[in-house]
Amino acid sequence: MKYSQYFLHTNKDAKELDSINATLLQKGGFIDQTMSGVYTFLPIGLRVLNKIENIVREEMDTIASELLMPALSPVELWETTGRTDIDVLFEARGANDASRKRNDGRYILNSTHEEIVTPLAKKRRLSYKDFPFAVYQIQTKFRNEERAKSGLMRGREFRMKDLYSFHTSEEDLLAFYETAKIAYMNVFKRLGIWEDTKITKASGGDFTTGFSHEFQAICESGEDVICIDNKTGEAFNKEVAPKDGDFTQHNASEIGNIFPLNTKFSKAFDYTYTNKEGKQQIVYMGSYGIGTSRLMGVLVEKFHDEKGIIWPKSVAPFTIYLAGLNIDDEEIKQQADAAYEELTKAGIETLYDDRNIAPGAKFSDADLLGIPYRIVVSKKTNRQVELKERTSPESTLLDIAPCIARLKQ
RNA sequence: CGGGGCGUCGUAUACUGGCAGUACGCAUGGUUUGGGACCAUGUAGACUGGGUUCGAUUCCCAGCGCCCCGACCA
Repeated sequence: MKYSQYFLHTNKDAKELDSINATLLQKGGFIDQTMSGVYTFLPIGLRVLNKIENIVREEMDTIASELLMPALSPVELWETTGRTDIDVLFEARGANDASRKRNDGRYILNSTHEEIVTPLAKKRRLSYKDFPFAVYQIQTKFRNEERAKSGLMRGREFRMKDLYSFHTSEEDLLAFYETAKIAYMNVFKRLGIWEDTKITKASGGDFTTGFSHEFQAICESGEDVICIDNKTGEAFNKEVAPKDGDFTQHNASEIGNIFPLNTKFSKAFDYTYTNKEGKQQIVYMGSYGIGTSRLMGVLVEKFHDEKGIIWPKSVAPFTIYLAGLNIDDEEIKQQADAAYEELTKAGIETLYDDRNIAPGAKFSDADLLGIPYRIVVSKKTNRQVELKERTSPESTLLDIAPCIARLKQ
């Protein structure tokens, strides 16, 4: 991608905001705030979000089938479970009188999809032979937070992967629950944050009277406080931590959660299956979330320095920031163009800074945007290129072919 | 949802009851070119509604919006 043709504009003078992720993502032109807690993902930001979501997708595909449910649903489904009183729920209706005459319906902008997926499953999975099964989606969710804050970490509209599993027994549900934990671990390993992520015991909240588990990334600007038992290493959400005990407290951000719903939603929708003996039995369910846009914020919180973001290679928007210095020199431009062509041909995602601006401006954009490698072509590189890692102060001078070979390793 | 603050060019910020200024950006021309260069010229702004006043961007009221602290966070 050529910078000159890309819808990208960095702004080093953007205001410092309440959190590192909000500040750096806005300075780097990854996101733009549309209203409180609601953001546009600009092209370079969408590349990162898509990469995060594709990693989540690949891991979830090993345990469930992807589908896509609607963002809008009829209020009746929510009345069935009695969850219309959740105070973060957005309600929608026709915007003018004419449409109200046409349809006086009320709708919910879904904050989660138990109310959609349970009747859906009931329509076509009615025999014990159909169980167990699991479906998931990656979708935009709405939650009317009374106070949105910290950039992508607490929005009113956000991206989430939500997975639902269906079982004929509690034992089978709990076995799947453990499988889901492993899939989650694989996601967070690939994002480079597993070491700092704790599986944390928490209350089931509105979903269940029992327990649930949260995946909490230890993170200074996190909203939650978790307590880690100094003896056993077990982690608890502060709300359920035993009063006595030897705990270390950490701020953390909830990047995933898993709930054994048991029969709460199947009972509400009267979802039963026929067993071998021809009898109707209640279905057991679990639900499992990962906040993908929040993860993007958490990654910035964890991986940055004073110059900008340092994206993990697995989610970086581009692999290479190619900077041609003094690019109004025809010879330099030709060499930089050629390098861009070679990199692209080799399948290496490259952001080619072909703007005629001062070298320092290019370097600081490369650092701010957090692209893992920088390649410089200039008078000094003398027909070769200079390769530098974002995290290293040193650079190496080499020909473009060995440079590409090294990047492809 | 309680408490507080703020709405000024695209962005960041000043000043002001009487022609609204600066920097960045953007545009044009020229000079530059290895860590956000320089000169010149230009571009562009008072959230909305009401009130007070000869006159309101400034003071008052309401609405809307944004931010911060706390509460909340399926």
